[in-house]
Amino acid sequence: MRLLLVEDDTLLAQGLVRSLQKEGYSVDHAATLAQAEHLLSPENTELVVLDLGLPDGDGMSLLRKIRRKKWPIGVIILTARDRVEDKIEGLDLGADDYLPKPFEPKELFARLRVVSRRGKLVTSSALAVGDIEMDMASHTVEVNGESLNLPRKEFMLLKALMENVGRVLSKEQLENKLYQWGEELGSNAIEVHIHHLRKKLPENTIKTLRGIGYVMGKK
Amino acid sequence: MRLLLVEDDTLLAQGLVRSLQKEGYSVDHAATLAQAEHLLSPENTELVVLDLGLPDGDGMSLLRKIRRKKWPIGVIILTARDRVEDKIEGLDLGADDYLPKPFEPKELFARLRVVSRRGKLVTSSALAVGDIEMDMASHTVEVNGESLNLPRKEFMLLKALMENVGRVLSKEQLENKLYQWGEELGSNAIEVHIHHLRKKLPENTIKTLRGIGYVMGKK
DNA sequence: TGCGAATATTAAGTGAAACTTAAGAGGTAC
DNA sequence: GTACCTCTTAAGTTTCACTTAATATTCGCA
Repeated sequence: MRLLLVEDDTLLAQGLVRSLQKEGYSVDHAATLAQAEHLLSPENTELVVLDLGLPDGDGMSLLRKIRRKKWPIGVIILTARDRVEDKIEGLDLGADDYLPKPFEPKELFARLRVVSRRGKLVTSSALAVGDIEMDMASHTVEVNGESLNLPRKEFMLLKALMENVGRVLSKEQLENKLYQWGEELGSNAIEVHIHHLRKKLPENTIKTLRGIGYVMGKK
Repeated sequence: MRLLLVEDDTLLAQGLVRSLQKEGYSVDHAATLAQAEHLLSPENTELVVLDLGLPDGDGMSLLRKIRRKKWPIGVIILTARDRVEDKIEGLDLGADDYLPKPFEPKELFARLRVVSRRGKLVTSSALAVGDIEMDMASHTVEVNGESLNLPRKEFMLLKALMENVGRVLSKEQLENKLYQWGEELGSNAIEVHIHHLRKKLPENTIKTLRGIGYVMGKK
């Protein structure tokens, strides 16, 4: 479920991107109309949150394009509170909803939910290496049809390795993936997690390169 | 295209009737719930503009009835700005839109156009996962043929989980589904509701992923 | 072959997350 | 008004993921 946020106010956009991600959306962000056109992908984009006041043109044209091409994309318009005319034009052009600025993020989420309820496109991102399949949505890992329930850190670790099949990841790199760059690890936590993972996975799934790091084999 | 306006504020109603007629609608006007029930005609009425605060009962019951009977009628709810709960419940019962009072007539017209453009209206349907069956319209849940009467919040929670079978929902996501932008939860309400739900459902229906969220199993 | 460093293995301890329970506020129906 | 239902809070308890630390093992290199 991909969402395109078109908003030129950098500060606002940053905050929104973060909280939208927390809500489970994969978010693309465009600050200009040109960028938006570029990032918009009819197959993958499911929702567009569209600010109208853009530096390089009127956001409405993007909406018009989406509707003309009949792409199955939900569009929510953001407008300043007083531009009633815009709202109406927007709704008539086929926006699914609009939201006057300023708004509560929660309200945006609620409206997004209403809009996407119609489309109901289910995309669960999955990752597979050899006999190991990982499903982000359900947070499960399947090995030869048997499903494992991995704790958070182990899941992240395995994900990092699977996303980098055939590439060696140093312990430092792995640490950075698992921990916010807030806390220092004073111990061998990574090694312990690797150990736990190995007990649950087929043999030789994770190889050690002494002094270098860990890899998952390509085949 | 027949439109039923349910609004007890006579002054407001008169104004609306006139301007809606100018917009090209045939308008029926009901000032009470009883009148509304009487005027509502499944074959002819296409849109209902529904004020919730009525002298002789809750307008929501009308909406519920329309959805339960699966009549193809679009419903837009009017509410005072502060009755947030109403809006949410309304949308969950299948209202197509709501409009906070006070509003611009132009805005109502725009939304009416959006709703009637959709034509085939979203009728809330049934949902089944494993032995659990949920009927949105009548707000009931059946487990192995036995029917449960779930309180509103528990129902919503279960609905959220059932609509996302196999997908993990964080507590944050669930909170947003249940509470929208009205209230901040300062507590463990979600956990408590989950607890109550589990006592009523078959074992292992809802799984906990520590630090991540909750899932309902796919199989 | 033997030594040191890197990694593996265990087991225990800690803290945070989730569970459980119960009390009380607010609403509704009778 | 009273009784009931629902929801939120809060406190106490339990559970479990994660870290830590202590010990064992392996590996590379002389």
